[in-house]
Amino acid sequence: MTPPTPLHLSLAGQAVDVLREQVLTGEIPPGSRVNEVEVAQKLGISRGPLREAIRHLASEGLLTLVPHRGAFVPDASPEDVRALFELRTALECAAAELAASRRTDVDLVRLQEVCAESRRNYKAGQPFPYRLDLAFHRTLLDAARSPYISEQVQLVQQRVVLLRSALADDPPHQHASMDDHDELVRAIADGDAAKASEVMRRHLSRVCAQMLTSLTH
Amino acid sequence: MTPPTPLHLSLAGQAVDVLREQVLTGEIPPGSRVNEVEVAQKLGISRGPLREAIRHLASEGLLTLVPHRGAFVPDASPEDVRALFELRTALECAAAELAASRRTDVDLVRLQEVCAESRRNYKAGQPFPYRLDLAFHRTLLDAARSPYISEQVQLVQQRVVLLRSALADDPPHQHASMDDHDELVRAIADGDAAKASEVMRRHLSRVCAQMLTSLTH
DNA sequence: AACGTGTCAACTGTCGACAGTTGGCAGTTT
DNA sequence: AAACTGCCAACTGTCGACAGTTGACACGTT
Repeated sequence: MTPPTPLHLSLAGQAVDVLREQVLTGEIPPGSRVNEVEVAQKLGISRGPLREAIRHLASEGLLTLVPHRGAFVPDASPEDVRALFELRTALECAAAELAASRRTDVDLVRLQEVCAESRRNYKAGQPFPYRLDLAFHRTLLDAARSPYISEQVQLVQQRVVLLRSALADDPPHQHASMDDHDELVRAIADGDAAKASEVMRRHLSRVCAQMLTSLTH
Repeated sequence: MTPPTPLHLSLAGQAVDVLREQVLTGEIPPGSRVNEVEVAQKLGISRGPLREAIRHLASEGLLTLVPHRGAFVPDASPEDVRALFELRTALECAAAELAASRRTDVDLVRLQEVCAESRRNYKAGQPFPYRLDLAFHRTLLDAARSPYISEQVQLVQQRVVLLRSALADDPPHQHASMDDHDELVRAIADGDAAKASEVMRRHLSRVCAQMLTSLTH
């Protein structure tokens, strides 16, 4: 049975997890407002912890606060997407460089395994799931061994997820992404930091362009 | 003529400003704990808004939260400094590249003015104030015109300020920094993104090394 | 009909109080 | 003396209620 009070995670922490999920999945659609009393009742907690959770998500960029008006799920303009990808590119190119110069054999195996799984899924007729794309970028981050960069990339990727509309189902794009990933792994395997950075930049440039086109349709 | 935002900032917002100042100036020393009731009384507010302020500063990296124990001002290990500068380097090198490719004549004038003021101060026997260093990096950020990158750099610089111990008063270092800044401005003026990035990387590498030595003494 | 004004419900901002947890201290045991 | 045990004060986590602000609607005016 559940103890009178949750022992492991604070109510605010739980609320953060639940709300983040609802925002990222679109269950709370972009542009909509988060009503404090309503959501607090729905989660079975009071407004105090919920407010802290809302502030936390706002600091992650998943909500925007308007004084005396509340919290809103941001909907992105093309300009936002471009600016956000400039940040993502800066971070992930650096991560690719660091990964190329620091990677161990274990890192390489992991990266190759993720790429191989993507290929298997693709050849089996299944679409390249976004899950595997995230897994690849995360594995690369681990290989970079730069905790602050990793932390920031995760936050940026969350915001990208918030924006991605119909990115998932474009086969040519998926194929190109997998090729990029393979090339990236080769550069990292060679310890070629400059090339790793360049391939990452090209990859993200393509992804950004893809998002922009699928955003305007 | 009242702007859409009220003249009154929320108590939580005010608390954020006061606390940030106190943390950055060392008035609340690293390693110490922030007592909620005590600080709330001192600020003349209740614990609710103060808690939100504390959470906000924690999201900026100026405080670390320990469940059921409270908020602490973090004190940095050399490893932290290195990792933090990896993040700063990634962001500011990208900003330097963007600034080189996007800078206008107005941007150039502003950058040169900051450099000139630094020289004047220095030749007048005054030390190169940290204030002017911040101003230079901020002006460069404005020239990059990438809002998300700028935002993140500001946050990282705050954390660097939190760590800087006796960085200020080393004349050789100051001189080298001013030279770096001048060279950076030249690269930006030439629109040479690759060189701007490289100079920035070297500059931050030197600053990081300086901080590490002054940290262990 | 369009425009300005007064009123109001809904919601956020804030507060004081209660409940649960933590680390330390005194007392006891070996 | 060292280690274990039980208690306690201090603090954080949480809650319900009050106060101030906002946006909208209805009403009256031109």
